[in-house]
Amino acid sequence: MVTLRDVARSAGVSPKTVSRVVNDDPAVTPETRELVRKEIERLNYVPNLAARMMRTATSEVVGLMTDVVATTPYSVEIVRGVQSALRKEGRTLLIANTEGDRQIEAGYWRTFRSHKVGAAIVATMFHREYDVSPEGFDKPLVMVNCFAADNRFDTVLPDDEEGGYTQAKHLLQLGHRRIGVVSLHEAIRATGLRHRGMLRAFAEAGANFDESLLERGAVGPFPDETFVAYEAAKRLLSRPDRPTAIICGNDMLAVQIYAAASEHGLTVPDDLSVIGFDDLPIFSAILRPRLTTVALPYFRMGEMAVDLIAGMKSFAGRPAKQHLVECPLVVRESCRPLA
Amino acid sequence: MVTLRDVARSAGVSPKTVSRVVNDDPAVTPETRELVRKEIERLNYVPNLAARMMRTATSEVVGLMTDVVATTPYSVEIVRGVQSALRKEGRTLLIANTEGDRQIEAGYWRTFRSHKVGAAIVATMFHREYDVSPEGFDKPLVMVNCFAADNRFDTVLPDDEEGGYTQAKHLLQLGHRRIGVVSLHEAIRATGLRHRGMLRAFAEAGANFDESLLERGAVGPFPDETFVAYEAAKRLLSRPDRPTAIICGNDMLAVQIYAAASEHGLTVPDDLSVIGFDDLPIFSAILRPRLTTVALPYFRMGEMAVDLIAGMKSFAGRPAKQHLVECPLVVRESCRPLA
DNA sequence: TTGTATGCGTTATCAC
DNA sequence: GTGATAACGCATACAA
Repeated sequence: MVTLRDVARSAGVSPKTVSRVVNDDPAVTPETRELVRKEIERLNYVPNLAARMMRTATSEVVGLMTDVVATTPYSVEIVRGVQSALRKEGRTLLIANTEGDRQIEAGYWRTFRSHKVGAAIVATMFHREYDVSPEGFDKPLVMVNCFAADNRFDTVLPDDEEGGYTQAKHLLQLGHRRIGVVSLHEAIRATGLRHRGMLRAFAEAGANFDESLLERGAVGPFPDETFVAYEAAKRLLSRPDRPTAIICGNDMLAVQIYAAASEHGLTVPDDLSVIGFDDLPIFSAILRPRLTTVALPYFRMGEMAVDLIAGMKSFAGRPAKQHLVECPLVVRESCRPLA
Repeated sequence: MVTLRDVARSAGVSPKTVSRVVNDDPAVTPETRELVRKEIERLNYVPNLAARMMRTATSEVVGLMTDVVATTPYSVEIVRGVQSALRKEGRTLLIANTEGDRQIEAGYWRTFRSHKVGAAIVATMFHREYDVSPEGFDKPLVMVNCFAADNRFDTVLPDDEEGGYTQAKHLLQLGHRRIGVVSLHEAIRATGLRHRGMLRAFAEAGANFDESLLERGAVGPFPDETFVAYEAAKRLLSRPDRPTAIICGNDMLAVQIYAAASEHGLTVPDDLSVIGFDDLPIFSAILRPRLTTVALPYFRMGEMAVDLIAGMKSFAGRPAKQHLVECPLVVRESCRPLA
């Protein structure tokens, strides 16, 4: 193994000078720098991270603490975003999956500390409040898809309010006025936010939202409850004044709206427009006509978390901030203009 | 920061003794051990991995090199399995996603080396041959869901041959004889293996597989091709001698079989039995009747990879081996006995 | 069973 | 601008 010393000896300078070159310390003459660079190249010297870590008490590793986000189809995109951004900075990712267990989480904070990770990201599967207590962890910390009650950390969240607005606005612009809603469970934070956004879109359009067309809480955090959306949709579609469009709490619900519509002899989008939420690729693959939906920007949120961490070095001590990421409309073929 | 020394001083023993306790060296009296343990707890001491690493030139970190496995709904379960097993051993996971890019992969191997990861796992999204060249990486290496042409590494693979056997056998045992198949793309290794297994089941049952009921290559690695399965199913179902059951290459195809059946006025499972492959939770949530399928044991495969790594310490130098993991039958409601 | 001395490769401090 | 020296926290070898 080639060490700093070897390079120094070979280049005829002191170890410290080599260290300066390696760390881009400006206080080295260009000639010396070039000389050392050559020698590093020639000897194929690779810095020993362990030794460096020991001195600096920090590493270029970022710890990602998640409940199940790293292992769940819905939210792995956060991990991808984090990784993609990290790679560009030459940093690496240590992943911790707590499975929602506080004890496991505590253990992982210890692991993070002993690995001297330089920063941590806390991400959850659902958009929600989360009470982090990173015992003894004093490096930059960013939360993704969740937030601390006291807002003491920088936070990246999907703009669900605006997402709800986007869903409704799209349908309203197409001329729909009787719009049904099959929402997620009320315990999910996104539900209320999106509802507010939707009402705002109605108000802007000078339209009135018929509360009786709202089917509440069709799906909770547990997949088993899912099928109630099918019943909800059937209730909506068997009304004499059935809606011309349905807003779904997520893409999975949309699948059931399709099924219910087909059951009623209705065609999407000719007789019924459907708009989803999430934009999961699997549903684009399955559904025909392809589902118009609003995307949950998980990848972007992951990237943004890394950007924030990078920025924290330069702006240490500034107050924590919530960053809302736009949920873009993805237009496909499941919504059509009302004649 | 609390160090070994602090604990030692506080406990009234030498640093080395504390080191022994931390590393579970048996040569410590139970009383001393307990005393030290208490003090570690009290001071919230966390070992400095950097220092340890510098001495031992290896870490308890395992590197996971994947193409897209860590970020893809279908195969994240491998990562979960790896993590779950790793946590039990108190080891941690460094994740590298190459996105299939060789250059990125090479970079990550360098990262693994400089982090002195103690072992590596290479996993791919699809069951396939994969040409790893872990430049300069000389620690234990296990492959999951993929294998080297020369079989020079320990490998964990799903037993696709047996999976195909299981699918067919289930239907045959229920009395079905006219069985249709909508298979995956032929370029996928699993396709051929499962076909072989299926034929074996037919042979064992003394039945004959009608080659004309095989719809080949309905789906490849790209989700966009998916919808051809719908057409394939329709072809099968419009035959005068239509099959009483259909074997699917995966659960996603089954969704389309359901749709095609409904189109033809056929009910699952009364008029048509359907069996899937993969056992993705999302499809259990969506489909009614719930899909009988054969599970891809990704979680188990991840666990097994870790077990193998652990075993490699004790059996260094033994020849590499392929380990096949059983694909278990998951019976739900989409197949019924033929009257 | 327990303790002491030494050095891993790097960076920080402070001198020149 | 450069270099000598010390220290980071731990495990190894060896001694007691």
